[in-house]
Amino acid sequence: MGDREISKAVIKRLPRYYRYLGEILNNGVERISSGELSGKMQVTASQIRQDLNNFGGFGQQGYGYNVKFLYDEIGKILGVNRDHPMIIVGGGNFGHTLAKYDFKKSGFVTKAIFDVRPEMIGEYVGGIPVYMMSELESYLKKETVEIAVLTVPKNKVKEVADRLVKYGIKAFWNFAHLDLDVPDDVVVENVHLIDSLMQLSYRISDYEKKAE
Amino acid sequence: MGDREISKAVIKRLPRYYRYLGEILNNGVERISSGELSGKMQVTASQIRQDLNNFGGFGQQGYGYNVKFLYDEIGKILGVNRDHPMIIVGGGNFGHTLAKYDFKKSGFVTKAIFDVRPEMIGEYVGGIPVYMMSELESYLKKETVEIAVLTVPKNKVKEVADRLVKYGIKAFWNFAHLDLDVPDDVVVENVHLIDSLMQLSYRISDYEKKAE
DNA sequence: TAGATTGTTAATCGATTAACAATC
DNA sequence: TAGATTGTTAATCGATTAACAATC
Repeated sequence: MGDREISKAVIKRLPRYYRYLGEILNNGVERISSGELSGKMQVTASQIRQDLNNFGGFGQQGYGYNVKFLYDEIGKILGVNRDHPMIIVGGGNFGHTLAKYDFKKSGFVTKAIFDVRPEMIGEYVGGIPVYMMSELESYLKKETVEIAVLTVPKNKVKEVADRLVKYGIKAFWNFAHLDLDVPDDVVVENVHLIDSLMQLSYRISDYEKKAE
Repeated sequence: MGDREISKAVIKRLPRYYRYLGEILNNGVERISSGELSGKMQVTASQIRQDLNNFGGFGQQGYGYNVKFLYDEIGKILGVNRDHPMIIVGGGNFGHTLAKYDFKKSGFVTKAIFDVRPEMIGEYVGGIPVYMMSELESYLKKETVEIAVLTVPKNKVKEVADRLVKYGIKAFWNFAHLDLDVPDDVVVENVHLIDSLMQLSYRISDYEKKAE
């Protein structure tokens, strides 16, 4: 199991399958065929079956897929069946907003926020305590943290990420607009909002061009 | 020109080229070859040349690319050489944070925030005025708006998006965790934070599996 | 001119779609 | 059993990489 390398394109589609299956499950539907699911999502039935068969045969010939079972299995593949303790590093606007955001139902639990500003000591944001950056190492020595969310200013990110790697962090959710340089066993997921906006902007112009 | 359809994969790489070229330009570098750029980014020289030649011959044999020129050209392709007036619809946490975020240098200018809560009337967030949702139509009749940022609660998105489409909005930057259903001439760029986290979570588990 | 490096064509690789035998 | 639908193999399509002639 898990021998073949799963392509990035497949991984990217999994959360979307998971979301649709969750909704279908909520609607009380018990089973679904790749054909029906294909109708609801913008994906061919063939692709759905191929994607799922990367991880195992979750369906049954002549029947389709049991929605609850498939939902749970994809949940396991994505790792949302267990908790992922997170810390938010950088307590500015974005850090604040993410702290208040509810990722708990997907298993992502924010444990602490770290910032440099002394006036934030003892504060709570969305029920989550704020600590000083100087406490980072001692905190990570006694607490288990899986993911570090990087919301520090761009010019501080490199230094902060290096420290976190040194303290044993293996996963970053990076909101800074730069590419992190980390060891091979550390994973980075980037959220580059400006890139996203630029793609939108391209598509606006592109459309206008075609319409002319 | 602009006959062939440009693939999504190419578009996705453009903002990254733009960012690297901006940095290289800031470092006072005048020219760069695809080989050198390839070394700095995680992209083959061949891919760089292929990508760029989708839009025209920006380089010169034996010389390479003029950094400033290439930077500006990619800027034009992405449409960041001109202003894109935006409104933020939904003045909650996320709306607030985006309002304070500085997208102006890339040409994305937030003009107004819309919310349903009467207590927000007359407020300013990051210097941007808050209006009531009931004023949406009259506002859009007198102001030019290119992009609507959707930060309203998930259960309101469909209704809000439909209204905005009716009032002539052709581009959405959607932060709600659902797929918008819009006419063909309307473009949607999604920011699905939970999907991003799930991909990270998959890669964490995946790595652990391999390490065993 | 010689050297460098593009623009572009050809080759390879990977991902998506189609088809169908297996089987519930 | 007959019908449905999967799992999987084969065919197609598209994207990436390699190669090289064109040319600055």
